[in-house]
Amino acid sequence: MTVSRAFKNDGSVTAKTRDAIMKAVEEFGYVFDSTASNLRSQRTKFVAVTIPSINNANFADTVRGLYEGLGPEGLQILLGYTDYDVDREEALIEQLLRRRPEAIVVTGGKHTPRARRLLANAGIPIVETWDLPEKPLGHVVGFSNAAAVSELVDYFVRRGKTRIAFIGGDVGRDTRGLDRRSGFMAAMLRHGLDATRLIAAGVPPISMREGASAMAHLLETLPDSEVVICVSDLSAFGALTECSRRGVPVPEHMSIAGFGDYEISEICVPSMTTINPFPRRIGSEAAAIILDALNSRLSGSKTVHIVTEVLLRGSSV
Amino acid sequence: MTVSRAFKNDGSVTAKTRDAIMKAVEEFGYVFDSTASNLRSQRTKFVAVTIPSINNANFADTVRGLYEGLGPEGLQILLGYTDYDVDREEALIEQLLRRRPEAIVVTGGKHTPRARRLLANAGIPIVETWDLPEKPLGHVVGFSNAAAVSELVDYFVRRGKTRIAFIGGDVGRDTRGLDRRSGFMAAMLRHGLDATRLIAAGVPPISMREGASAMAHLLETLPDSEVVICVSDLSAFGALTECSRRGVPVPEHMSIAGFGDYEISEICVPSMTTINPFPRRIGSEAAAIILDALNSRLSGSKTVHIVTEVLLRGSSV
DNA sequence: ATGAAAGCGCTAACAG
DNA sequence: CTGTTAGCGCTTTCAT
Repeated sequence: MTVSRAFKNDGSVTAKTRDAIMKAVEEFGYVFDSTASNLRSQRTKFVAVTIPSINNANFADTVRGLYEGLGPEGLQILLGYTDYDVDREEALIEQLLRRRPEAIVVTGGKHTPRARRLLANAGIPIVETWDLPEKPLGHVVGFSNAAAVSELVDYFVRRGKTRIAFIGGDVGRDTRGLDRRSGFMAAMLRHGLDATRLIAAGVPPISMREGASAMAHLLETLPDSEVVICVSDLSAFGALTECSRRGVPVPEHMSIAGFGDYEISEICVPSMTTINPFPRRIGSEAAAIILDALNSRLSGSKTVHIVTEVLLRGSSV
Repeated sequence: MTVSRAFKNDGSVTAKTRDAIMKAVEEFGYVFDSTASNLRSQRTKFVAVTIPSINNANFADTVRGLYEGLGPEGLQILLGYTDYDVDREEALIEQLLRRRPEAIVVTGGKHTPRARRLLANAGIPIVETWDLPEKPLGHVVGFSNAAAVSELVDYFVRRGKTRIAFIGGDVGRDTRGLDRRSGFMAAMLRHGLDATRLIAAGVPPISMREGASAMAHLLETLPDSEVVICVSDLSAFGALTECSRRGVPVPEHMSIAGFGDYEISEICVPSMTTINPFPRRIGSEAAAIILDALNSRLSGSKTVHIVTEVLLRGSSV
């Protein structure tokens, strides 16, 4: 019991006793067993987090924001990735909930009915991110992917552009990519413009290489296009390189825009017009909500609306 | 007890009983409690993994290789990142070991003495990756960062280049970056060449932007340099963009090479000469070792030497 | 094929 | 400030 208290380090053990204990601990190589502590105290200090892909700088930034917010409070992240698939998400959520996390952060607002039920029954704070779900399960930290892209379309239309194309992934799976595509189409139709210049570049998430192929396809099939909006900066950069290889001057003959404000978009030549969704802030806001919820400083469900920012750079006129 | 067996699904429960149980489970929203199972069975199904940064495509690929190898066996990854700092690594390792993982994978072979002791006492399989430690703690899946860069220097020397520079991070912290720098210097000295064209670009890991600044610095201070080898593809790409902005033709006036075979290196214009360390394979080999060790199919410590590959592309002549 | 008893290593609650 | 008792929700072991 005294050892247990010494590890808690709440001042209820004499410094002398504590030192003696810690000396013995180092000597015998004792390592505190969280599994027993978790069971008895019914507190795991885990926060479950699901992201679509571990290999994506945007989601990595969100996870970093979460780590930075939760780590100092002793909360540890239990990370899983869904591969942009709601069925994998369901299986993952079930697996994670068995570990008894104290809160869970999921990406997006689309889930299978069973996943929704599992989450609702878990009795822990839930944060949905990177989206504004119609029927939130709990807290939300996100933005409208459709509205963000619409705003970009509006900008190009104000600049007098009419032949605007969209490069994205195949329909299915990636709901945020689909929302961006919907936002593009809605804005085009609202302006009375042709919303059919849509290039499907492959299974989401699409790569730089697929962005390049899509641009090649666009230049061959719809060579009079003036603007290309891409579902992400990575595909946008691929598209830019394809223009470079073909001698199509950017932005003079073709304006390009991406999404995400990845590091590459600021440094490539020309630099890339994009939308910054503040991925790290999404993580830190989610962390703040979780801490408030776990300390009962939060009543009801909170929605933090992230205001995205259009960054106009050299790739567009 | 019957419920416990039903969840194990090992055929020791009648199909009828099992179905009835599962129906009740869904009805009442019961979720299996791993924390209790872990304590009693002394098996957590956790594998702890430490990487320097979560926001790095190379390490993300290694983690993916681990997920793909371990996931199907029901093992879950407990991920933490060290920020390229051995003290943070020590604290992280201690935190992770408290969760009683069944194996641990760490990046690199440099650890604090206490971290080494903690790992050695943990009594679980240990895999060190991305390096060839002099005194391995257990299993190893890695390569010599120094030798890989040396090989690249040899190539440029064979091509008649003599004024070769190296862009890396400030000395300290990132040991793999330092090893690459050492490999550069050793090879230059071996060829009787000047090994002092070293640009320190900032705190590791250095970014695209820092790579660009470093190239600017190099062009101003050592404008006769013919070749620049960068500690990573990201800084190499930044360096490439700086040449582009300044109208320095690559590879005609300046050859550039990176490290890591990140996606960008294949698609940028010109494409980037680099070294592929097969990050995903590092993960899958580590996973295979862990599975073998946990099934006692492994006696002693195994070292898998990853053979890196020099990829000659358009950024160099 | 199912059940009963015991215990994994901690900590909440209470006692002194 | 330190100690005693009981129990967290499973699984191991043994019994039927």
